Amino acid sequence: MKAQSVKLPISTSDGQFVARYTEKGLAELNFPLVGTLRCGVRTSQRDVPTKVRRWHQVTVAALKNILAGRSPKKFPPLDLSNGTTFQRKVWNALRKISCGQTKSYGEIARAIGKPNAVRAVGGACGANPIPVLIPCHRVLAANKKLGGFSGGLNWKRKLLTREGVMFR
DNA sequence: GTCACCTTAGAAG
DNA sequence: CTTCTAAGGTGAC
Repeated sequence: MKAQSVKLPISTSDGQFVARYTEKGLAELNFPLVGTLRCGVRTSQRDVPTKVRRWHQVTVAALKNILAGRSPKKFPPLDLSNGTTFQRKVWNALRKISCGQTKSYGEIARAIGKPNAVRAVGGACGANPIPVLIPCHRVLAANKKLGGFSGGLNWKRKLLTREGVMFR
């Protein structure tokens, strides 16, 4: 039995994001699609449960706030059940980084009690199913270097710049 | 068991 | 300043 999920589009000035919801909440958020990845995305909300539509409204508002460099006042429930225990610890730590602030991978590692798992933290960030809402882009390398970003370094630069963060 | 990673501290040029 | 190495935890195969 596979978990039921619904994909809904989010139009922003940066393109169309896609949110995926399960029975538990927001499970995934994708950057604007480039190719033919839009299969399964609902174009109408007609058959979408009321519960999900309500979450979606919150998600859209939160996403647009962050894209504009502001802190969202409200988050939708997140379904992180597909992540490992370690990954959930990392993602939870990431959510504590507020707008305009940054941390290093090493700081995250220490925050979750695994001071040497710096590289693993990077891996967990890369596996983050909900970029932007879980601010993996606010994590820089130890020497304030940009580091990497699976979703594309251009996004990381753009988001940080809008939040007024300086990096090299 | 192997290998790839969104790392880091330290050594060397 | 720069590039290079080794060590390192976790996850996917």
